[in-house]
Amino acid sequence: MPATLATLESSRCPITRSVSLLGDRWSLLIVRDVLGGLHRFDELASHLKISRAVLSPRLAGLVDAGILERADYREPGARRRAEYRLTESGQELVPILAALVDWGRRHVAGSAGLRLAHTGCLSPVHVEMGCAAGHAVPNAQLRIDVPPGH
Amino acid sequence: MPATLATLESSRCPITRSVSLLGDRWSLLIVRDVLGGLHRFDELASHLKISRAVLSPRLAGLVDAGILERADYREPGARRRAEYRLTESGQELVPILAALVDWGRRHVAGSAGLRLAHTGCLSPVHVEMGCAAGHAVPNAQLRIDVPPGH
DNA sequence: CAGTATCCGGTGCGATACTG
DNA sequence: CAGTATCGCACCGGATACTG
Repeated sequence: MPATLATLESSRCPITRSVSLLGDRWSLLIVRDVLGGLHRFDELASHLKISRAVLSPRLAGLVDAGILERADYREPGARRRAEYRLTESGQELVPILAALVDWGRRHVAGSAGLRLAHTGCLSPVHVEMGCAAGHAVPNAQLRIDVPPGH
Repeated sequence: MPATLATLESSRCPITRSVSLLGDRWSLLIVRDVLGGLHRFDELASHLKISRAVLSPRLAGLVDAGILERADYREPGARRRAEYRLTESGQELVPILAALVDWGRRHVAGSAGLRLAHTGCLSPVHVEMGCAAGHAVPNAQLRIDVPPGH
């Protein structure tokens, strides 16, 4: 039998924590677009077709969570610009996006409209699980395991 | 035209599609608990500390999305029970959960309370990205092409 | 360009109570 | 055990208008 009740109970569960930060309708889409090269407020608003009144607090939340960072840029002679960039923590969301892409392409009809590629060779990218002993881990061989001590 | 839920669901971006199915505060936690061995309505309600009036439509949505399946069974002499199990499609959400665990453990304070292990050797599990040419793909070497309008 | 302010309707969610 | 019914509030998110 897999994990026990007491196991899953903990609010220190990293899934709970991650979902509470990222589990809404916009955050991961914003990350996707920033990763895809959109860095400015109005670019994001118009590409996502999201109201600016909604985008603003979303960006603030992601900055607050340490996923994005905001920088004002002023090129000589030009006006001020604000830029949103992924922090290192934000950059490490990439496997989550890749896993969502993998799943969506396989299990949701009509979702073939986005490609992930390796910058080195332009081949398509997929996600795998592996264990510390070097084995590939298929979905059915994963178990939720809780260290002793709650 | 602004984005409604309907237009999000008709998007061809697999991230958008996946997020529109899974991107709320409960769905992935329900999947985690079912994966962890909880299969009955009241078990899930009390463990997740979610109102039954909220759980009920959530489960229906996951069943509708083909992620869970519901089965009534009646052991001889016992009363009826309803069980929720992961479909094959639901099983394949595992890499998404694993990626969320990886990220949460590294970037969200106080989220060390859950671990993933390989059933074969009990070693910790992590996610990796690979390309079709067989290369390991680090986060910085992923290129994402976001088509306009999605 | 990068936001805020205001209004307002829809929905998420908890609490409580009731049903088969 | 497995739900449904109802209430009420908080928050999400769209439209529009305004600011530096």
